[in-house]
Amino acid sequence: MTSALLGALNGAKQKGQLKTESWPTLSLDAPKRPEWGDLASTVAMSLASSEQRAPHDIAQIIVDNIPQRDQLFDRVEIVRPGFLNLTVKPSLWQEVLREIEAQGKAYGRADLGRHRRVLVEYVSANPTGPLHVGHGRGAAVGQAVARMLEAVGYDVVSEYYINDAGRQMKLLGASVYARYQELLGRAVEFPADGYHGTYITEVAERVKQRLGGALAELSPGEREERCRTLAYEELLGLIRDDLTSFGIEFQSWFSEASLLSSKTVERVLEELRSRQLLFEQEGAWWFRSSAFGDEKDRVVRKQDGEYTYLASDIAYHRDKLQRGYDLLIDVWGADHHGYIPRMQAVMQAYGHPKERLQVVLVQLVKLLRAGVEVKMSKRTGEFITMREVIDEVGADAAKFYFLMRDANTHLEFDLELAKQRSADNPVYYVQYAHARISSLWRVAASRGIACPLPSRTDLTVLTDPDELGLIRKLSVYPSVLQASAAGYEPHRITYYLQQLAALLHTFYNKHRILPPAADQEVFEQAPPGMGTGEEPQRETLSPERTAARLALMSGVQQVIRNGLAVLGISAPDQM
RNA sequence: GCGCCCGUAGCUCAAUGGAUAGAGCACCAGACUACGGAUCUGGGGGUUACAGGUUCAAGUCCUGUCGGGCGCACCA
Repeated sequence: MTSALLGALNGAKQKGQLKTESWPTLSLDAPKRPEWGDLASTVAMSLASSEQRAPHDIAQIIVDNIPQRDQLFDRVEIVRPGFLNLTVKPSLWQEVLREIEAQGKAYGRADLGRHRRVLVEYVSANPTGPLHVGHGRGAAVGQAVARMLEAVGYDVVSEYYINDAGRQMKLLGASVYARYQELLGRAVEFPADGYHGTYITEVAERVKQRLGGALAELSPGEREERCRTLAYEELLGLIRDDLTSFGIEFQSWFSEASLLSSKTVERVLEELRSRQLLFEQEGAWWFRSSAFGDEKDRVVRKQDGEYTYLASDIAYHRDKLQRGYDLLIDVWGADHHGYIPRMQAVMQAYGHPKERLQVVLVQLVKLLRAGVEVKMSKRTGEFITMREVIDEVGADAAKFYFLMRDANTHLEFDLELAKQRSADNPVYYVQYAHARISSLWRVAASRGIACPLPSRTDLTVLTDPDELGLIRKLSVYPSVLQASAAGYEPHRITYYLQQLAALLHTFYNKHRILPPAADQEVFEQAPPGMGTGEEPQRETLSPERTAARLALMSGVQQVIRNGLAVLGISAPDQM
């Protein structure tokens, strides 16, 4: 369709009717209202200034130059300022179903990425406690972004950065050690900024079981260290398990500690120093990030000789670049947004445009139960874990809710609503549409009704507005997917799926697909408005129509399945 | 004080710079002898916080004001 438009423009130019050097990006979208046709373009208006002519005239020129106009379109209209409204021949819509069948799981995929390599880093929670709800949203968003990019032709790797070094880990060890001593009946002072969650005590009990008396022979410092490594193993294992039950898998786990033990951080800082990008002042080392647009320089080594988080983060991102990724995507909690300029400075310090790093910010989740906010406090260790949410509402529902809104807006998540298996719950609304179609296959099979592939079906009977409306919706899925991927916005797909499911349910309620079970006659009302004053036309549900509608259903089902797959949500055959 | 994000129906949120701003929830009124009612149909509801500007065209871009969130560490 776009090529037809392009052909018209070029044709007109050759004839000297248009003079603009290079065309603007050709817009060709499904308009909001059905009476505006199937496709609408605004090119005529955007050419108005460079052509120095009225948009309406330009539109007319374009229309006159559309190649094979009568074979492609039923109707071509020019409206008010210069909209070009096209109504596509039903036969072309019918082709969409064949294309979906031919491409199957690949329908919607594209090659925008041209195999460029992308690293998507997400979750990356400190292994100092279980994942909470916020991590859950980050996980859902990260996975969806990774899958979307993969679907549009990027080579994607998902990575979890383990913050297994530094102060937090020390505090973890100290906290567990303190609880361990309490278990042995010793009164000890709990570390000032220690972790108070009950899981710490559980880990301490595990320490007691696994190490028991062996710990007594060690020095206090060594005991604490043993507590730390064991706690780390336990908690990272827990995180992995939680992610697994949420359906999230990482191809790569990257350890911060490894950057320190391998002296990579040191080397990287030395390298920056030799390039005058690092300087010493008041006993600390500073990264000259202000040279790259950051508002000030940043400490990478403190006066006490410890490296800051930024130091290892520089080394980490440098490592990512060296591994040859063309694009780095970091999914962060929105409270880290102030960190973006300095990380983009890192990109520039290594000679890359700052856009090579894209940060997807995920805002807070406000957890509700039946409309009442569930308060959380990390300090006291009272928070709802991701595990609890998954156990209560299920992984599919949780993901769908996390992905319903733009990641960069606050999200209200009502546990009672999310676990409701009802119409109020958009997850089941979409999944139900899929299951309903599966149910059609079962019923058809039990009655011996054949479900031929669209390619072997006469689709020319699909001319009803509701039928064409569904197909039209299916036809935009690829562009929805591409737009979502380009903007790292999975919520567009959730939104689309709800709309598609709504069309399906409406259709299903209004039209019959399979013939009735008994041999009673069933007629279907023709859509209203077919003729004024006439008897309402009745059409029988012919075997041809059943076959064609089944083909249509199979297309709908495929697209729902593909969309849910991108979001990491299952498409059940029964519910 | 400075920076970033946000402000759209009663509530939660959509809307590549395009036409009469859309869904869901809630509220009200309705629908099949089931191809699964976890569904569908209809209704009320809006000066897109406010004021300017750019544009043929602004919820969208620019400036300012007001309101909310978050950042402004030798924490991560």
